[in-house]
Amino acid sequence: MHAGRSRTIQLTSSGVSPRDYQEYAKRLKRSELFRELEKAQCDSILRSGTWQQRKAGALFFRQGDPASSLHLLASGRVKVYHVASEGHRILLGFVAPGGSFGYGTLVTGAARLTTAEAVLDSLVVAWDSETLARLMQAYPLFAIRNLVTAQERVHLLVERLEEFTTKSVDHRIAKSLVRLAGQIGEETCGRVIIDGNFQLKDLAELTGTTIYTVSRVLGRWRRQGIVAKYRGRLVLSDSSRLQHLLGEVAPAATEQASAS
Amino acid sequence: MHAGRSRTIQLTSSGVSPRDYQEYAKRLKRSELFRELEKAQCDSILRSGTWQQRKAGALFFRQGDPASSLHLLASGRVKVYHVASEGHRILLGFVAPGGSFGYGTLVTGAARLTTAEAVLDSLVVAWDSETLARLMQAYPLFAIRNLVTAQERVHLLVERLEEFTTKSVDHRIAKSLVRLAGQIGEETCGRVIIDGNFQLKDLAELTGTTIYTVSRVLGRWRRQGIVAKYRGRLVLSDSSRLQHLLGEVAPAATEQASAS
DNA sequence: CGTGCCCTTGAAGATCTTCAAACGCAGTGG
DNA sequence: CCACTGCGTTTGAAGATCTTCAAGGGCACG
Repeated sequence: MHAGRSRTIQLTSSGVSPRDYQEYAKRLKRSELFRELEKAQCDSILRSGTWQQRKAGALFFRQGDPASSLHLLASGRVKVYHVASEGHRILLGFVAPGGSFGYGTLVTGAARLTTAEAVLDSLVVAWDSETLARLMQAYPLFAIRNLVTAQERVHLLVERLEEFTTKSVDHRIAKSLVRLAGQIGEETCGRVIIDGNFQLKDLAELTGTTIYTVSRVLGRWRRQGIVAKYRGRLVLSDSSRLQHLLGEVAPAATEQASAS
Repeated sequence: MHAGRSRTIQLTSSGVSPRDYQEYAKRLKRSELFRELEKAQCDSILRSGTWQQRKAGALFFRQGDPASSLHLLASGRVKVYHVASEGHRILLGFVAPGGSFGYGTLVTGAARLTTAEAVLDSLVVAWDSETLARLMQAYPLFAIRNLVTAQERVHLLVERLEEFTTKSVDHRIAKSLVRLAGQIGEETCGRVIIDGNFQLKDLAELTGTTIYTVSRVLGRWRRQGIVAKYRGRLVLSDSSRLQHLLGEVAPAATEQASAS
């Protein structure tokens, strides 16, 4: 009853040349997880991990699985979501290259809270619990970096909790768009494009509402020239106006609004 | 405009005898933050912290302050909340002895996301950022313990986000009561008492609703013999029925219900 | 040209908030 | 002893917001 999109998990473990790994490793060392770490330590940590690939649509892990590894995204895009008891899905966010996911690994015996699905073809470095614990003991700064990212996650969650509690759907959608723009958007000529088969469903799951409501809100904004959408691609044409929505509550236009 | 309860911060730093500290230290070593750590390490870590006291109603820190210390509660009770832009308050939870609060300390330059207020007269051990970083480098296991508690915090937040998104107010209130019972409740003869000047406002801020709605829901449950409330004290007389509410959505009784 | 998927739109209705008012109880001061 | 005040709680009524259900539209793909 909750969409049987049970694609097989792909564990292709080759197909990337050593030269590419070098290139990825170089970029990963600049990721948040490695900031302030010495080059030698980064190398050692990266060498202790294993590379994993997933095709778009495949899963890295599924909610309920034993939480046994931490993942650092080298390329592609991953979405992380939680499924509530009645099948309702809550999108926690998208991970861009350099971002990590799959925390909860160090709580012994813990089950995964979320499902991580590749949205685009993706490549990650993964560490299992034992290796991770060993690395953190060897390089305490690495543990601290992990702690910092965990705290940022907490920050984001508190922010969202605040939005769900006190803000209107309009506000939440606007805020989500601004966040998405920063995470996975591409800016060109003042416009931001959010790409990668992006659907209303994603926005609904991010903001805790329905695709019907999202459709109505985006429809209103489209008529006002703030956003445009076509086939899995969303364009923010006027992000200043979006920011504006975040400042003032501005109930105003009930629906039939829109000049011209 | 958001209640000027700006009591002065008390920084009483004595009034507790060394013998008491010994006793508290002994109990703190069994807290989650110190699990699996050797006794000598615990001692060293505890000695690096400073003891702080607050009277009921006083603050340990305020949202917006620079986040400069981690706190471990030795005795008393602390509530942690976030205030949204319009003054709306979101209660993140209560901390019981052995619990810690005031994360976000290691993100350099970060501001406090929350306010921590003593609900009862409280005593804590606190570590500032530099000391904390030094301790974590000296005792990597301590860093890992911190990471684990951060992950548990994430877990709780995701759970609450799920509730806010998909569950009814009834469900959220029931769940909050069950959580509170576990955290700060005292069980006697099958009943659980939640004490300490507990008000409807707290429940409203925990569940993201209004005191009016909370009053109506609790009123219904009172008529059904599930809860009782008198002057800052809440009694859960039938927690099996509460658990039951969490299992089934059970819309049923719209308001005028309640037999005899 | 049909089928499937995603999006849109309308209408009805549930849930929860808001505002206003009253109640109960404790502490205070006459 | 009693009225007064303050705070927390209760209750009613009106109404906003968002969901749900049902149906239709547009576009790609086979």
